[in-house]
Amino acid sequence: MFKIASIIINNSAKEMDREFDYIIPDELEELIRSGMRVIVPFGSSNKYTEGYVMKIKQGTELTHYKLKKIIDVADKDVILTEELIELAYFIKNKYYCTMWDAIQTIVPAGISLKENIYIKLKAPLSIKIPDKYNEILSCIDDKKYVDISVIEKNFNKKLKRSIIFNMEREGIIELKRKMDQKVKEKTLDIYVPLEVEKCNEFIQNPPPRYRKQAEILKQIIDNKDEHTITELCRKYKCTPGVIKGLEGKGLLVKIKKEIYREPVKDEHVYPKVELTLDQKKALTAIIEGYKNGINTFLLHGVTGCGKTEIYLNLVEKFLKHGYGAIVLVPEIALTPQTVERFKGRFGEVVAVLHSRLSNGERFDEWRKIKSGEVKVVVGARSAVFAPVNNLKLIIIDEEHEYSYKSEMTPKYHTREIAEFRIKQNQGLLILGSATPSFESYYNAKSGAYGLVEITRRVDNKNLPEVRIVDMREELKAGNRSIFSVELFDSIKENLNRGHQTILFLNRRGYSTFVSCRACGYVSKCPHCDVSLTYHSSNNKLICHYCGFESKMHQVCPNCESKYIKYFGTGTERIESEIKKYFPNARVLRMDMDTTRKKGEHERIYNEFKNNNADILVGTQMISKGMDFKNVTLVGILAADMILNLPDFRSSERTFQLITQVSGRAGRGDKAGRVIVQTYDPEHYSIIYASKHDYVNFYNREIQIRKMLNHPPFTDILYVLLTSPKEDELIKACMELKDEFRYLYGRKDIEILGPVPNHISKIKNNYRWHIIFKGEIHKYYEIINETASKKLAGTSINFSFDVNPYSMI
DNA sequence: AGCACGCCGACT
DNA sequence: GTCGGCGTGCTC
Repeated sequence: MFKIASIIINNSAKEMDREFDYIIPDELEELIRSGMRVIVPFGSSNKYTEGYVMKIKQGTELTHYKLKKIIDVADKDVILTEELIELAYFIKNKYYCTMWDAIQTIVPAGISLKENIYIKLKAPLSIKIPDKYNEILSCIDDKKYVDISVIEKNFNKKLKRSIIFNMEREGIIELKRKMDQKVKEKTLDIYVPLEVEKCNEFIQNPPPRYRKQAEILKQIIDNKDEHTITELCRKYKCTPGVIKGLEGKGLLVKIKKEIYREPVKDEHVYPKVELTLDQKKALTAIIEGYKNGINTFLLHGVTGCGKTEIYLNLVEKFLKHGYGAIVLVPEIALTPQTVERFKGRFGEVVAVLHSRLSNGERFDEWRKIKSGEVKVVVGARSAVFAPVNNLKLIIIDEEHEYSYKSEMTPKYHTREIAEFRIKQNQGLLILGSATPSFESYYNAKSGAYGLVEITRRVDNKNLPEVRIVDMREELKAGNRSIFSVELFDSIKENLNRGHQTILFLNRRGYSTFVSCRACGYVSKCPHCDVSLTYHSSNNKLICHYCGFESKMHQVCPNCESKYIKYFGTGTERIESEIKKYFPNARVLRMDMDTTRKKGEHERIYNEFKNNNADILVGTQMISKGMDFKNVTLVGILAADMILNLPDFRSSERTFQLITQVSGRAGRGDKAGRVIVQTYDPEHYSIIYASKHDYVNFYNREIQIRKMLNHPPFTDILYVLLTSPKEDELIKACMELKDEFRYLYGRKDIEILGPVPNHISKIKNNYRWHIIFKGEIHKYYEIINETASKKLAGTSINFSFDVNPYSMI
């Protein structure tokens, strides 16, 4: 009986989402284990394909003539440990994605293997070659293998792979297949003395002209050096010729040494500080609770209460016991400051993972974690999958943050992944926030999580005073500018006092749309259903969804009128208004546009921190994690911008935003002040946020959630359907609705739609959605099957999002 | 998703 | 008789 491996093949297609059985050849039997990556022949052309071994079994139901053999292992070691295989199954079943996609979210990007085919003419040829092959034959010979992709380029896509495979079958050519990986282990060429005896002989008795070489060789041996040629030259102050000379005599040998790429170069020290009484109490409550079997805690602490110190202490405690830990922070809060603290406290055992790493850097951090060299991982969303050995602690800071929900398939939530991993390992999960998500606070209140609250800031500093300004009144009083009188005066005063100010607006660009006063024409993106945003820095109209750019028109493209009006305000406009009214103020702007280049984020952050600017204008990016001691004024320019979106989370988001941005004020020893500009000053989310009253906000909003049956009281399955063909999409949506008819009227599931999306077209793809509310896991199979059958072979694509963060 | 097979119309 | 278009079905 053969040993059989069931394998998940590299293919994201829904139809391919199953395990394939392969024979494990004798020579690989010792080596292959589940979780290992292998190379197998696949399909009629036996294309070299990568796959992951899920299970190893004794036999198979399949008849043996159908089975093929595994060609080779792709790596020396297992990629997916048992723990991570279980996690992959969890992701697949929870977020309704393919197993391949689940695995790809766990492993680092860039390790997937691609087949490269090389081709050579067979010689000697006994058969006559048909004329149709002449063109291909002119590109190859019988001497050496040629890369098939090079030939394909010459043919301009006209060459079909099947022709090549036919030629192979007919015995005209030979093919060689190789698998290549995008990211490779980085190596350096280092020079080492291999034959010590021969070297010693040379050192004892050097010919006079090689005295220098002998001298250096002796030092290399004495110091057990492992250096590159440049390093050796610098160290021993010699020319490369000396080293090359030693190499030429066979005394030094050039070998490849594997190294890690180092994403964080600066070294910091972050000394241990004495915890405050509140922090100590919280820490004790967590440790005691954990000992008593509570695995998840919600740490609800006001902004500025020093949660990071608690995290550091927890990590330290777990490290002492030899356990590993993952600390997650929102992408935008992964400032150098957070990294500094952990690297400064724990040094070499900390790995950092974030979206700005190159694939190579990420791959190396991942290898360090996997090998156990690193025990603490600090990172954004995807770091929750880090293969930490002996993982016992996961901390999610700012757990309510939206960036914890992935936007790509599978649309996982970091918190749910962390919960699963902690359950697997019987570890401890800490969720920290000043404004917990409704899901977490609900769980804490109902006893599913432990709840630890800190209501005071470090050193009893007061929370900033929050003033609400009614912009309707401003308008009535004749103030048409983007600043209310109160905010304007406060900025002025703050400048005079030499304090810093943060102005927050959740929208980049200069103005959200431009319109012609004469005919009302609005410039829209030709590929998306959105208006174009005007950017003054390069005088362009830009689509924020697909990146389409066009030059700003001088006259209306429709009626040629010269009167063009700019509507809606963005951060660029604020920056220019500030410069207009306060010409002496030093202004910095931080948004997607100013931080596109690597290092710009850090640069602006440091400029402002070092008091090289008076005012910082920014989007979301500046709302969290940043600790500026000299900021005493925060202006929120349009607090109700998200309030009016047709989404059940808009109140929660507004509350969180105001609270988080307000938290930037008064972190030093000076009192802070926040001015919130809004057209809806009576809205409860704005009022409670201004009073720093999370609990009462929660109590009010949770009732609405319950009444309308929204999360956390139910689950939502959001099905997005997209197609470049609008009529085909609409027709299919209507027919689907009809097929789901039998689900109507059921108590445990509710169907909404199909309806066109809030943004009905992005990148030339029309968008509709259907929402299922209720016991979605019971109906998923049937929903998926119905949609797959209906939409197979059409231009329509569909994807699932479980409990989406936004339903618009 | 690819790729092969097969059936049909256009053309030497 | 044969080349190539695309509809259909399979991949261990």
